[in-house]
Order: sequence, then structure tokens, then C-alpha cells
Amino acid sequence: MDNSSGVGVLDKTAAVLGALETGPASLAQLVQVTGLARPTAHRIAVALERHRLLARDGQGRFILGPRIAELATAAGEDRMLAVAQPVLIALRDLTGESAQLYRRQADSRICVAAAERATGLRDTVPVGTALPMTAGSAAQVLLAWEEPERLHRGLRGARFSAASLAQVRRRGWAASVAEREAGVASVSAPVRGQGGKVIAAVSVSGPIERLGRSPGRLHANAVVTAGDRISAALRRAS
Amino acid sequence: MDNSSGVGVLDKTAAVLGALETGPASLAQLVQVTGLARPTAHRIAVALERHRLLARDGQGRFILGPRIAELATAAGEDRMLAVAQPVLIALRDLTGESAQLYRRQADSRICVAAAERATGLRDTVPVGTALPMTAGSAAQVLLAWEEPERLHRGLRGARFSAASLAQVRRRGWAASVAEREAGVASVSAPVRGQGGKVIAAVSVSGPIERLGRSPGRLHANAVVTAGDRISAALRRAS
DNA sequence: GATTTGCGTCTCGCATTCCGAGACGGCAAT
DNA sequence: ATTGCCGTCTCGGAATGCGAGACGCAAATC
Repeated sequence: MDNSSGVGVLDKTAAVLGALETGPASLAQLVQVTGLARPTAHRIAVALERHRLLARDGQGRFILGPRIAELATAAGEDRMLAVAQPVLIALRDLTGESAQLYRRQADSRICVAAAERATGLRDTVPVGTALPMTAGSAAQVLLAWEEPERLHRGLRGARFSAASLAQVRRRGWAASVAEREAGVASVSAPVRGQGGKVIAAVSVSGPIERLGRSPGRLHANAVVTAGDRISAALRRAS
Repeated sequence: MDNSSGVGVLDKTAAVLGALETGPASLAQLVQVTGLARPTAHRIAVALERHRLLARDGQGRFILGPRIAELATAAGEDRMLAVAQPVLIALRDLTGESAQLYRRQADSRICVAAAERATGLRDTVPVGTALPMTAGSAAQVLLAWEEPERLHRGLRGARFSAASLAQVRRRGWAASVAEREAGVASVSAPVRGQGGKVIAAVSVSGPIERLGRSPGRLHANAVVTAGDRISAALRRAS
């Protein structure tokens, strides 16, 4: 099958990147593997280096550059948000509460996606908000499945205990009442990546007036199901 | 600063990739963000799509493509090997035994790098070899810091116990004698990635005749130091 | 130590490639 | 029904990129 895209420089570029997928290569090796003329391979490799898509190792050989990882991180983030957004909207509509997705970032959790209840009394967490790992049901979920040392380190200053995290693992979800903020209750469940690691937490949150002092009783099923659907969709997308 | 690389098509390509780093974009948005003429932006985007560096989302917008993740995975693997190889060589020379680096892959551990003792009685594990997770000091290290559920699942069929994994966590290294193979002893220590997660195990292995029935006594310090050096170098490289 | 070979890098004349104005069809907005 | 904007395509022309050849350097060979 013809591998030509109609833009010759990009066809040559793809060949160069492909050649470096197997490991570092000298210019001579690039020439051999890609079949390009030496000045051509040199010019394209140096131009890619200039844009940080390639770099050189300690022996002057070409390697894939740091920009590749930057773009891959951006691409991964996009994929998760694309998958999660319709699930959050469905969760909001099903439960009648605002829904969010949180990821851990050092000692904080970041709201990376949200579907807000449109009217009336509601909990608003704007996308981008950083919240602490010491309070809230999402913090419990992001911490509960860590290896024991990191779990215990994470409990310092937390408003929940190791015992409640054990309960989270057993039930598969966490609930909180007036932990992060007075008058707000929430329920969270894990989103798991490849290999089952917890990579995010999906939540609904709202006023205690509506959710009561046992918010899990109302909404745990819906939240766990939402987490399962996001997890399954991410596995399918890989 | 002039961002020109000397290959105009690659300059335009870098602009397109950069525009998509923030999220999906229609052709019109690409034109706006990059300043390219519409047919130019279209031709380059479609050519990148052809090489899987871009793709389209459900609404026809351009997004970063699957090839980005493939190249990033290859680049990450390269970096770890580049960092580990001199450390394995130094470990081999210091201990006089063969040294290896293992990564976990489902129910196996793969030897991804090795520095072999050149002469005499020696343990040879060729790069690429898949070994079981049920025996050997590297298996203990790759399992010891898992979250409890995955740790217990991993103990099924293993020739070591939860108690010995607790000892591994306490000491920071594992030793095995005649576990994977009669006559072979080994010592392993963790390699940790960003955030401290165990991502690989560094090992020395050799005959029981030389290493004795307490191989950790001889070589644990050197192996733990090697693991720390690889971990530190990976953190610096990011 | 001298010579040869192969490397990475650079130049520049030329031909091909890429550019972008304009056209087209489709669809959403008015 | 009309208008405006979108994505896609064509094609003449000019600018870009190509690659043969040259150069300097270092490693390999004799």
C-alpha cells in the first residue's frame, strides 16, 4: 500500500520518526533505514531537533525528543475528557446533582471536568479548581487504593481515617458530609486505567438538604456505574 | 526568537501540532491559530492524519493521533534503558555478578537490560526474556509495593509469602536462593518513577557457590544504591 | 606514523514540490 | 429563500527542498 500522504516532507518525516521508534540512530543509520539521501535525512532530522521532536543522545545519535512526551500527555488528557464528559452529563441528569471528575496532583485534587446542575441550590466546582487531599469523598477515593506507605502518608491532616478508607475499598465508593465545605455532601467512585490502577475519581455533590447525611444511600450506585463506564471506555480507546 | 528550522513544511507542522496541544480544533480554528492559509492547513492536517499523527474526533475536529502515544512509549523506554545501562555495568563490575533490569508485564517480568559477567560461572538472562512473577527476588520487589488487593492476588502460586514481602518493604530489597532456578541466587531492589511508584527492579544474580545462602548480606547495599541512582537519574531526565 | 575510509555538515543549481487564490458543494444561520 | 461560512479540491507559478558534490575531521587500517 502506498504510504504517500501528498506532502513529501511529511512522508520523509514519518519515516525518520519511525526509524527512531526502535532506539537511537546515527545519521548514517537513519540514511540506511529510511532510504533518504544523506543531506535530506540530515536536514529533516536537524529541523525536527529544532522543534524538539528529536534530540541527540550523549554520543550524538538522534533520539525521539521531549516534545513527543508533551504532545502525548496532552493527547491522553484529551481522550479522558472526551470519554468522561457525556458520562458526567448523564450522571448529572440521572441524579439531579452537579457531577465532577477529579485527578490527583501531588497534595491536591484538580477538577478536570464538570457537569453542573443548571438551576436552584447546587455545588459549583469550576474546571481547574484545586482542592485539598485532606477532605471530601473524592480525596478518599484517590487515596484508598494507594500502597500502604503512601496511603498512611496521605492520612496526615486528613479528616478521615484508615478505617474509613478500608470501608471505601470494601464498598467501592466514598461519601462525605460537610467535610470540604459546610452544607455540602458528596459521593465519589474510582475511575481505573489499564491494569486497574485508580487514575481519577468521579463525583456528585450538592447540598445536605437534598443529599441527606447518608448521600451514598441515594447515589452510590449511579456514581459507581459512571466510574465503571468511564473506565471501560478508556480501556476500549487504547 | 525566530522559530524557523529551515524546512518550511516542518515549521508549519509544528505549528499545527502545537495548536492541537490545547484540545480538538476544527480546520477553521487551525487556520486562525496557526495563521496558515486554509488549503495549506488542510493539506498538512490531512497528511498528518494519513500518518496517524493526527486523527478526527466524533465531530470531525482534528485531534492528536495515536502515533503520538506510540512514539512517546518508545521514547520513554529508550530513556530508561539509556539511564540504566551504565548503572548496570558499574553494578556488575562492583559485585562481580551479572546485573539485570526487570519490568513487570501482566503475570511476567521482562528483562529489559542486562550487563553480564564475562567469564566463569555466571547467570545469563538474555534481554527480552520473560520470567514468572511467582519466584525470584525481582518478582518480590515488583510485587511488594502494590496495593494490598493486587499484592494478595499476586501471591497466588508464589514461592514467597506476604510476610516476606513485608520484610522486602522494610529492608528495601529482596533476596532469593534457588527460587527461579536451582543453584542460582539473586538480590533485587526497586527503581522508582515520578511520585515514588515502583516501575522496575534492578538485580544481580549468580551461583549459590559465590553468593551463599544470604546473598543480601554481600550485595544488598550495592543493589539498593544502583536502584536509587537509576531512580534519581529518571527524575532528573523529566 | 601515514594513509584510507566513513562520518556529519554544508553549498548551491535545478527541478519538483508546495503554496494559496479561487471555485465548488453542503450546511447552518438568518 | 438567501446568505455566510465551512471543508475540500484544482492548478499555475514560484519558492522550497532536493541531492550531487565538496569539505573537514576522526576513526580505522596498514
